[in-house]
Amino acid sequence: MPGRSPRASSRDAILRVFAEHVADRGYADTSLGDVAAELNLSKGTIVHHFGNKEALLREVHVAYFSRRFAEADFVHAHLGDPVSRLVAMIYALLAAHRDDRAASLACLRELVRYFDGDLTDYVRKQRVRYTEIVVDILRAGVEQELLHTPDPQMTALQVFGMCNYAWTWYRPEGPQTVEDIAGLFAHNVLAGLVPDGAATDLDDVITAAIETVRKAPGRSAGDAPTDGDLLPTTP
Amino acid sequence: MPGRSPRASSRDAILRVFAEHVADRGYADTSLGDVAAELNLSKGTIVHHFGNKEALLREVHVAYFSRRFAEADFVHAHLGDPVSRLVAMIYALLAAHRDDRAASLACLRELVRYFDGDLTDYVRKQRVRYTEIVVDILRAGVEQELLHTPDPQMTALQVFGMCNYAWTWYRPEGPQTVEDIAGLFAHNVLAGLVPDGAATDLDDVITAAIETVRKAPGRSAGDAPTDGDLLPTTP
DNA sequence: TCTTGCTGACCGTACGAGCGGTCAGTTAAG
DNA sequence: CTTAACTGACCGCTCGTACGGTCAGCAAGA
Repeated sequence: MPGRSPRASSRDAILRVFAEHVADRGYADTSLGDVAAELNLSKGTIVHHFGNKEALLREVHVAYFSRRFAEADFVHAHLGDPVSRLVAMIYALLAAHRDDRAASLACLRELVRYFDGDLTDYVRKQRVRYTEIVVDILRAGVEQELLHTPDPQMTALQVFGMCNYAWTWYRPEGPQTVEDIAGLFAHNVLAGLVPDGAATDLDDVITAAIETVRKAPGRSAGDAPTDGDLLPTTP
Repeated sequence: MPGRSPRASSRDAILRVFAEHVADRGYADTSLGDVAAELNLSKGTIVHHFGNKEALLREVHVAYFSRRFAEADFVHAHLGDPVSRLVAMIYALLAAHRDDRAASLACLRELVRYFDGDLTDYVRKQRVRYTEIVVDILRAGVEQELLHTPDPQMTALQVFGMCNYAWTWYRPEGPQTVEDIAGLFAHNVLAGLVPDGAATDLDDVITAAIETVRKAPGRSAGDAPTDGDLLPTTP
């Protein structure tokens, strides 16, 4: 590598371990001392390389987004029709949980309100930019009458949700492969859960169901409905 | 109220403010001192009432789950068919972001790995129990041939994802009402994004798209593909 | 009625641990 | 000699928690 550093440095290793710690402890509970200890380094070394803790997370974010955008470019270059592109984005997002675990977790956990000013803006912009990619795919699909949705923006958020929330439950050692999961998710999203035969008027059913729950009592905080002994007061 | 406390206490207020702080700062960045100050109380008072910080979050969790289960019971009691019930659960989950904001955010942010032993187990069990409710709805729908999915468990997680991830983007003052959003999400999930007319073989398209991305280069951490100047090194 | 004793909400201070960050100095490669 | 990775002692600060103490309300005995 003729590019950058004349002498080998622990930069990359620090970034890697830091991302892992943030991924499974959270940013606030990640200690630079712990990261340094795991690498047999001094805390001062980390500061020497990155300046401060926040800069570390910033680099993790930048690298993560960089990878996601490259991925999106690949999808755009290799797949033409909107349906395929949408499926590919779903798969890419899910696969990141397996292939880019630490950074994905770190970035998904620490989405909001951790920094003032600069990084918040940066992260928000990158997220908007990424969202726009999927929105454009959906819009193109609607124009070509290959997809149907009244609100591509909202639908994109729906797709992101089902994929990104996987950080909550996905485990690489689980029974299903990422390809299985992506296939199922994509199928559900594209074909829907209601079989073609059953032709009830969905919109009426939806409106009625929402209206029913809208009147349910005591869903906000303040009153625990049953005060059920779900957990002993003194464990 | 002849029931519990003979003298007025700040318990509920403490719980309320604490949940709000956790909701928009995170658990680790929530300081008992700040909470106390906001209520013009002493830090010692909080400890007097709850014992320690973790117990506070535990109470927030218990109350939150209690409300969600009561809600699910309501849905079960007032709606018969699986499709309506599924829609209702989607709406309930989304509405909680508006009507039970602080607790929802607090519980969704601090899902994992924050406590050892007792609370982790408790939270995990409640989540499994809640998931099972939606899985049962899906299974019933499949049996009655009103719904179609090869994997109700996975599909339930998909539904949870799209709803719960709303904590990332939903703002009460936004242009769309929760009812609008729930209606759109439910419609997309039930009817699918591909219009009835377009009858390409979805499964082939899905498999092909996934296979294409599977071979994309450098999606894991380690190499930033372009090193694009996304953010200046010194902001 | 006065008094005594108890309960529980609440205060204020103090402490110890752990954190991010600083800095003068050491080491070794080019 | 210059440069940069790296060390290790150190500082200041914040936070959770412990603890002794105050005071209002209430119940019962005299």
